[in-house]
Amino acid sequence: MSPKPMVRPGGRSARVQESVHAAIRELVGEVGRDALTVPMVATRAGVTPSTIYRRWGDLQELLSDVAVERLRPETDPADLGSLRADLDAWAEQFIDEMASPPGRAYIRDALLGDPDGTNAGQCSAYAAEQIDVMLARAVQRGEPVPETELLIDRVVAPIMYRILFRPGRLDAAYARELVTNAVSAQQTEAGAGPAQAAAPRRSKKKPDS
Amino acid sequence: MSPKPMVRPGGRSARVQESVHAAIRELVGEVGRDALTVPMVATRAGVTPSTIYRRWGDLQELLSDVAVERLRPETDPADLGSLRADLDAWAEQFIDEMASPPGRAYIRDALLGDPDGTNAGQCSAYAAEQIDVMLARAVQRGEPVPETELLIDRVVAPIMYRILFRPGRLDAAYARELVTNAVSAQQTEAGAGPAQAAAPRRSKKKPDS
DNA sequence: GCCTAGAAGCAACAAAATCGCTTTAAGGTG
DNA sequence: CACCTTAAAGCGATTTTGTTGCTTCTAGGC
Repeated sequence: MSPKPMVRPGGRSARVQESVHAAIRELVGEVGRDALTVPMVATRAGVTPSTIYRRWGDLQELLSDVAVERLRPETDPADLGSLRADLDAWAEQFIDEMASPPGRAYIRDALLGDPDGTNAGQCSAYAAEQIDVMLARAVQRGEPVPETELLIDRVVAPIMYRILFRPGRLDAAYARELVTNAVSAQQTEAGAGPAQAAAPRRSKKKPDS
Repeated sequence: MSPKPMVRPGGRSARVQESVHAAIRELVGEVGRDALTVPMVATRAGVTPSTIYRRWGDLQELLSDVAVERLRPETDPADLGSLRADLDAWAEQFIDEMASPPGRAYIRDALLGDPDGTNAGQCSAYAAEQIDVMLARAVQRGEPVPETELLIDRVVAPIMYRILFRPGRLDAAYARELVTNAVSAQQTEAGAGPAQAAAPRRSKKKPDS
């Protein structure tokens, strides 16, 4: 019971994690996501299958980890001079990325092998962070801003709901409509939105590279 | 190429389907959802494993079918005299059912083994039907009513998003808040909501009981 | 009442997941 | 800086699951 043995974020474990993730990225490109098997990934990564089974449990949890990594936004949203413009552009790009076939696949994978919701929470946190960046800029400009939570309910949630549950209509016009409704709501409904700090946590067993 | 051999909705196939579904319901109660295996289900149902593999492909698709069945609403929403009251009560019940641990499990299962989105679409259709019932009643009373799509975006989507992606705060107060915002929006934004008939389709290989 | 073909059963096989045990090497300790 | 301690990786035997070709059954059409 030493105080902090915990996870082992560096060294061999880290190398294994990295080579396994890399193996998956390669193999998804070569044979397709559906043909993946644990033994196949293990061979490519140069580890034994039992290592993967012990660390991740099954292929789904592993794919979930990889998916979350790929859903991490690479850059901050563009600064276009006004909150409205920033949100429009961001929402449109969000739809483009998330509603595309690979995007849908990543979302599904992220949700799939995620018993405790950690990975799903992380996805949500990414969106919230992006929104916060835009809101912070708007505040600095002196614009009135809605709550992060309101934007999540009004913009992010409908988009994700449609991606997961419904067929058609996910285009730029829809994005603008959502943004319009969300920012105009901020005037009429002011503080009526939920105010709740989403605590982004991450722990579990996985060493982040 | 005879005109309608198709699926075979009755007879032995139907009995097999029913006994397999029943076996799953029983076993989920006995050993828990995570301990299920195809051979186990097959034995309990009195069929050979290969039958299950051939008809459903894998455990996930099978669980997805069962989950959708259980997510089907059993009754129409209560008629409480006004749209507002109906929606409040319905949203609260929706949260209770869907955000409970078993509810979450069904939602996940329904999304999971569902390559083509048929089952997910069905879930969404259930909610839309319930909403339509309430709206139709409101119209008969002479109340002004919002679009179904607006209610899906403003009430259903945020709830489902939070269930799937975010931890806390899913209570009756939140439900009321969403409903309030949705019905008041109908005044200010009138026809600004999306208008799109979601075509509920169902085909695939499965004979519905 | 006979055909037909879609589905289930069966059994041999192939692939996967699991588990006990051994070995390696991070990272803390004296 | 050598030395422990211990989490994690490797290995191989074993169990469990998934696949496949072929046979048998039977619902539904004629």
